[in-house]
Amino acid sequence: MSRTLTAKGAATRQRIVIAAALLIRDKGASETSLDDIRAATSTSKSQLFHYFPGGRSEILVAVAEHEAAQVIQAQQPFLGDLSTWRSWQQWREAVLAHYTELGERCPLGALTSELGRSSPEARAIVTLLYDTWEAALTGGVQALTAGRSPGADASARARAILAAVQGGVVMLGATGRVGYLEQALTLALEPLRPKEC
Amino acid sequence: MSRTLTAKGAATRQRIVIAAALLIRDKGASETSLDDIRAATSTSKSQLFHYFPGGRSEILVAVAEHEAAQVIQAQQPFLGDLSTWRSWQQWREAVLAHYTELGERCPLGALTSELGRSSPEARAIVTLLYDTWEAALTGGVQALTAGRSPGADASARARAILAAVQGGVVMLGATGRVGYLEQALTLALEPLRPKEC
DNA sequence: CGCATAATGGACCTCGCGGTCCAGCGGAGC
DNA sequence: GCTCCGCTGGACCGCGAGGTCCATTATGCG
Repeated sequence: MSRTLTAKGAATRQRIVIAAALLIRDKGASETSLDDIRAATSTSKSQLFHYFPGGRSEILVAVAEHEAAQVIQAQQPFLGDLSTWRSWQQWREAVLAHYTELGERCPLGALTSELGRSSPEARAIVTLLYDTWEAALTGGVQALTAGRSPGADASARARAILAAVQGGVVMLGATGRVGYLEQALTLALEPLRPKEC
Repeated sequence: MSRTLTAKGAATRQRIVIAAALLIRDKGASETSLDDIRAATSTSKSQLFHYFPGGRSEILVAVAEHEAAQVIQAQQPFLGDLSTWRSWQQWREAVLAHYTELGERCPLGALTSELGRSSPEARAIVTLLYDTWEAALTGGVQALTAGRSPGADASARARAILAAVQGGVVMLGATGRVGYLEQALTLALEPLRPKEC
């Protein structure tokens, strides 16, 4: 699968993936042709097939992997340690800032709406992303509510939070307003707030 | 715009829209060719262009209109009168049942992920759908919390609920599990529950 | 230095797609 | 029954897409 790559080759390959990811965020996967990618990277057709022998679909899978990593990375370092309420708030702020900046041209939107449906491999990557994400959130909920009455089990809470992010991002993409994401996140996190009365 | 159509013609036109909608739910808009639609409806190329002179894009707009109507209709009659907590619960049940049945092959998923991005006209239809939907939810929140302390303004609550549905549907499409939609809806509706203490 | 192999450029092929065109068919109204 | 005009069928076209191929250049390595 992975042939020998020199440093130069690896750089070119990465350039292709990054450029393709940006194009797909902008125009959607179905509207992005190999020629678009070729033009954006100043490469030739043969290079695309040299680094991705599987052709277009293999490029899409590589882009999906790259974008999935971006989704997680945008939430770090907070997603890694959600053991305090303050950390949860910082995570919320990071998510809001990230999607406010990117709007509908975000990795997550590209993954859910286009890449995830392009092939079984890409779909597996998306599924893995969601599982990883949900696991991190579940761990955070457990760490935060340790010793308290959880009210509902941690994984259910985590699922609701994940759905809130997804829904907010979808509505952001459709309307351009951040209010949906903001409200949905606030509401989903509300039961986790430590009560001080 | 609308030329004279006989009863037979109108039926054929509608057959095309419905079949195209089903194909798009299944395979996505970008994977659905005019030839697929032609085969599914036992029509000919010329009929497609006879009823939709604008070609493929006009068909997509018609499908978007049809699917938007389906989204609203699946929530009736409850969406029309959300003045009681019981009505809200029935609405929630209707939404859950609808998406459990359809899974990822739902009108809403097709609209958000594919149709909405296909053209400005289609996008306008999606935006109108969300506005209508949100208005109905906002009205329901206001009617339910009349005379009570709302805690947050009605439109913000409505937006959170809408985002919960969207997020739940996205996760349902990606994972096949209804838990996300269920949890997100429950959580989003919780603040509306009348307290009896 | 020289060879093997990776990296690159670009012509070329094939084919499926949206879209056009025209020639028959059929039914509703006079 | 005749005559419009909408309805239907299907051949045809041009283009852009993904994909193949081979020649050339650059590069790492013994």
